[in-house]
Amino acid sequence: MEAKKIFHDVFQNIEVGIGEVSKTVGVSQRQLRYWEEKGYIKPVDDNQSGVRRYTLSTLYLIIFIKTQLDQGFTLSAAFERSKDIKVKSKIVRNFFEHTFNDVTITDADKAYGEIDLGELLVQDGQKYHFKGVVDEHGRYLKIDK
DNA sequence: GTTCTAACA
DNA sequence: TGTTAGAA
Repeated sequence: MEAKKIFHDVFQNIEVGIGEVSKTVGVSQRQLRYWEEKGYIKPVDDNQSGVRRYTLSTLYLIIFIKTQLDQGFTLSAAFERSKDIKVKSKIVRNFFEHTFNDVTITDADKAYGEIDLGELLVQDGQKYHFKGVVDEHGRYLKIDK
């Protein structure tokens, strides 16, 4: 089986109970049930037990909402932001999966490097390489011949 | 001991 | 949202 699919299956099958989520994330069980009632989060539906279990992706959503709440946003605003982030993440992931060919490490300890974003063909027939650079100056774009 | 629903401070 | 009661 393809590694990507295995990861997806494993990721999707990891579940956590409401007690553990509550203790770990710092959100009360009451809140979790309320958020569910509001339609913001959804426990895995297959069990007949009536006991709530959350997938990892739901856990991440819960953590995101909690973080937004701590920063002063309302619950509904936090949820709207989560939808926004979800779409943006998907776009960014898609872009990078299909564009960067290689990452060159320039400093492993500081996590500095150059991301080759692909070739750029200009009118004069010259080929350039578009690079995303992360170093002591921050992050910026660079064009190499 | 944990989780659930419902109700009330 | 917190808390509590009574049941699973």
